[in-house]
Amino acid sequence: MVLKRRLEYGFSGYQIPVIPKAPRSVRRRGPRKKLVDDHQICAFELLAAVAGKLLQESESSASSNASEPKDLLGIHLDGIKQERVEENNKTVRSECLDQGSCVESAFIPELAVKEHNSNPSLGDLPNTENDSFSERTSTLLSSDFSKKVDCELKLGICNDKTEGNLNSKAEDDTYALGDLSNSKTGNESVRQSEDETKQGKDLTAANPCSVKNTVEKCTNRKPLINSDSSVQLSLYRDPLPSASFPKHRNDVNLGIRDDDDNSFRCSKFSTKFRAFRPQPRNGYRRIRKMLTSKYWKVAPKLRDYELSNNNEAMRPCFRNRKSIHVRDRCLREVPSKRRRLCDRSFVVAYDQETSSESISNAPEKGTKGDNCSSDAINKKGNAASTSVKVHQKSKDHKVKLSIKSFKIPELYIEIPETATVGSLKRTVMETVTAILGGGLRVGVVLQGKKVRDDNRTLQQAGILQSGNLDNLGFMLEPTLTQVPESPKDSPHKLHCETDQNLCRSPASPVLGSGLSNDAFDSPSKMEQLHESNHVAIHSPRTNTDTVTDGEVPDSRALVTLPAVSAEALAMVPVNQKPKRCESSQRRTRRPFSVAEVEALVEAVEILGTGRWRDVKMRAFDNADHRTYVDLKDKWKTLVHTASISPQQRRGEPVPQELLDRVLSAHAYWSQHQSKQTGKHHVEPLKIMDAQAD
DNA sequence: TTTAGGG
DNA sequence: CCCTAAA
Repeated sequence: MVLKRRLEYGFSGYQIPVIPKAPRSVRRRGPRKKLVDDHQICAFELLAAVAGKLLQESESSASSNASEPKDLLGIHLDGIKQERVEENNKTVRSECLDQGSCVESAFIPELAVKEHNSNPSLGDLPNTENDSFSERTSTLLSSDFSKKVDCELKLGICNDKTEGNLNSKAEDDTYALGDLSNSKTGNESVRQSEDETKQGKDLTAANPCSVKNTVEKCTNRKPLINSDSSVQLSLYRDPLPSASFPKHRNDVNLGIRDDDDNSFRCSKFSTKFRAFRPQPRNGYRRIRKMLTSKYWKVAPKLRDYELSNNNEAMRPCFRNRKSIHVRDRCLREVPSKRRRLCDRSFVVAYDQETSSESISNAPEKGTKGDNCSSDAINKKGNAASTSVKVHQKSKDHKVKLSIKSFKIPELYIEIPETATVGSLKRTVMETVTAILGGGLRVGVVLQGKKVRDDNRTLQQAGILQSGNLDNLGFMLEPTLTQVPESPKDSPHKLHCETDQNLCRSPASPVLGSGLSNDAFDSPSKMEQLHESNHVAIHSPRTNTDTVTDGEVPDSRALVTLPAVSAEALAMVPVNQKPKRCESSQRRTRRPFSVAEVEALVEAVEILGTGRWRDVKMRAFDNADHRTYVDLKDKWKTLVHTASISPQQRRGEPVPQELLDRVLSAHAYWSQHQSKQTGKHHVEPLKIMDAQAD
């Protein structure tokens, strides 16, 4: 009976799958990563609302006339609403859902920020010599947008030729994002399926030069330069400084959540990060599935809605603007992370995917204005919060930036299985609105560090056209808001969850089915990262009352996020591993004494490596605190120690004599396949010593 | 539980 | 030391 189980293995008739006996490390790699990914839940990016808001603000501050924000809002929402209707019959592609991936992002129109000499950037578009231009611009923008939606193409191109086509094309989902920088390709349309490829190629191909040219071209015409950048709504961490522009383009967001400054004590994290960081381009093909969403409405670009307001023709473009972006990351990871939904609760995770945003700087030559309209970057103005006002003094240098998208931070929502879908939706909604509702502000991150001094000039801050704008990023930070639940009332949470949060995932706020500030209960950590970033996710309760079915009470949310958006999220079950809450305190360190080392060495000499249990029994049988694993580890370190120069050794010095024995024993046993289940164990090293020579 | 390795 | 995949 007892043998039954064993038999399966040992029985000759049974073919045991041959598992390549590769080093464990190798064998493990895969699974390991999977684990890592588990925590990296795909998320959906941005809330158009956020962008909208910025746009709005930007608008109001930029244009002198200053339309009432409200008006803008109204328009905006209107558009959205209509859009929704229009889109309603579109099929939503939900492959991603099927795969368990999640909608990770929704892109919003890009916000182009440009400083113009004496002209308010915005104001200057529509006017003067180019009425046609403004049209063109809008067209381009729109198209650009749609492109963006499709492939997150990073470059905005001003191409005369494309103008007409784009316009009509904008309606197509299969829209060509082809070679925009090539004036000849305006007509081509590429099937969406080709997008990735295309994109990759084009972008890749688009060497800096071409881009540059294009940009310059644009510049001359006074339009905007769209560069690559995205803004993230970041709650926890600074974005990873992005790499160089060309590389970034399509996947800036590698889900890196760490930041140079923040090292979590949990080693897992680093692992995680590492796992992600590299992933990039190569294998990183973006398989985006657009959920042509009827779910998402994105805030139109400022100019766009300006236009759409008086020009119906613009609508088409507008329409492509909303989409949900699914990153391949989801696709890649999800499969492996697929977990049975057996846990008691699952979590809806929005991955905050820190996007490393990059803002490329377009080489700017054409423009120069001496006049200083100082606000080089002026978006987001009003709000109570931060206003990033940057004054640029240099006459010749301008910093051109465009913000591409904002992302929503990662959110974890915990909700009982028994909850209804509806409530799930609501919960998500609430969570999101809680964040948005709290108000947002923009944070500027340069080289991974936040630039806090609002009064510094861009120059002073190091944001120079000539500098690495690649490393410039923006993020939306929730302004500090009320924390409904003071930490005090969640004592228990502080114990376990905090720990969990820290260890399990870099950022895993847990919205308890009801409450939710856990997310921030590890301020120590978080704050290090974003001091100013406290986010308060209102406890749903607080919010819920006001927020009911998908309604966003707070006008600050420019976009009504249909609760339904939750559907687009991947529900990734999070296995609640309470794990080491209180229990797993790291054992106290107990350095091996020389005597112990000696005993160990001797035992190993005789037994060989690979028989740690025996070693343990033989030499440490009564040392309860030394497990065979410990012994093994110690041996490992001994071998290492022995192989390094004495100067590099630390701790209580081990007699060289012992170390020598360690080395020889190690050499011997590694050569003699020590373990060998075999009968009489291989002769002890001692004997060997002689033989060896 | 042990081993074997990586973190 | 810890954590885990494998055995």
